[in-house]
Amino acid sequence: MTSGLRERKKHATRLALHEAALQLVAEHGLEAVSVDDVAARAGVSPRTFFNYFPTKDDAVLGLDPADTERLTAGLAARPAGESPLAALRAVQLEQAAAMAAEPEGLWPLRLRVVEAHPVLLARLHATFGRSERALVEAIATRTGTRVDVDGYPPLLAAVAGAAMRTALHRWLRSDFTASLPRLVDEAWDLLAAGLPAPRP
Amino acid sequence: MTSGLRERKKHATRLALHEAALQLVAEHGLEAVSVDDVAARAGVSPRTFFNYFPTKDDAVLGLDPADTERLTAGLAARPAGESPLAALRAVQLEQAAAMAAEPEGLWPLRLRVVEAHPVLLARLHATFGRSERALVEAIATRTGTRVDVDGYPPLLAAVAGAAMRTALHRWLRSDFTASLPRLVDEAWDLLAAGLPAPRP
DNA sequence: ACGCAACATTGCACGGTCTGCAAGAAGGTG
DNA sequence: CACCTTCTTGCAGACCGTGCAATGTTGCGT
Repeated sequence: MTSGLRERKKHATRLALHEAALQLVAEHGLEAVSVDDVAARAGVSPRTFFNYFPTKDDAVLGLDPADTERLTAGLAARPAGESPLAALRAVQLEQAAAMAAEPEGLWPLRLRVVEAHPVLLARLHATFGRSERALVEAIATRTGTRVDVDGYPPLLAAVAGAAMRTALHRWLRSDFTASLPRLVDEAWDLLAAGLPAPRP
Repeated sequence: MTSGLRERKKHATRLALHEAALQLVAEHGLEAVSVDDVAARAGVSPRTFFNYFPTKDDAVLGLDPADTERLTAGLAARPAGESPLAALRAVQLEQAAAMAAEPEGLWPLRLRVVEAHPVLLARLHATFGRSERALVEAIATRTGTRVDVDGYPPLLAAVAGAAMRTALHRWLRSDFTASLPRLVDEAWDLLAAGLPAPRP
């Protein structure tokens, strides 16, 4: 951990901007909150806002680009003998546990805000999409197939995203009383079984 | 077909704006093209642009909201005995055939532009996401499960989106020489088999 | 053919987003 | 303390997107 005063301050400012944006939007709605409002609450100038986030929406979501690295790193750390499906599932379970355990429950608030403002959903999907591209590479090396020829890696990456998004959505629907890792597990059970029609 | 002069004109203007936006962006890039440019090429005032599309990005993609209806309508038209998986697969095959057969090859151009400007990908996913929500309902009625309780409908809808997006991506990668319906088929084959690891 | 009602187009004004630039403040280093 | 690097800030400006009111066009009944 490089913990100079500078880095700590930057991190603090970034978090302050994110929390300010998230809370203000949760309270007043997306369009009722301007960048100036967010900057004011975070105690920086409006111009500084854009040194940390390229758009207002990004500040509301406050997603860390490092998450993508952590995802692929986690995948690379799985034993080589594991099937791609099992490895990806295990990584997502860790990820889900981490999200559910986050202090101050930022994820519930984030998901509620996204639910209320579908515009943000686009940006969220875009972020997931960036992770997906990285995943495609990681899966391809694991299966030893070439991305250009084989359709398996991109499909599996896309499906993994679908599993996580579905679990997050159900988590929200349960008012965050359900266990997120369990929901992820259930999704992968269905996927591994070939999505058989359920019994009513 | 209600074909009053008024409706035909509106449709023509909408298409003109879409094609203008798509071609200009394909040629000069997304940020180099302003709404004024698009309106000028389409022969309308800048203000009129916003009577047809809420944002510049939407004009570039030019997606028809009616596509979603067609999707769910197609699903409802499938025989009731069919499994959700099979029904969805069949509907997507029709959809894929229609997209590949579109005159003037708008889809290839659209996909190339989206590839070059990932920002648009976000909006595209969002549109697919809107279709997904409608799909969730349609699947739920078909399987007779309640959306709040069962995780199957949202998962299947999300996975369907993943299948289509993967197929489109591979189509683009093949420079549109591959058969889009065939790519869709392959994706569903893998899904129905539970995503087994491929043989290298 | 005429005139009226509905609707589409347009210009104008305005608030908000986001960027480039240059001056100044604060952290880091010898 | 002197110096360099990095972060912050204000300012100017292009572009986006919306509400409103004026103007033009279409459709329809008479």
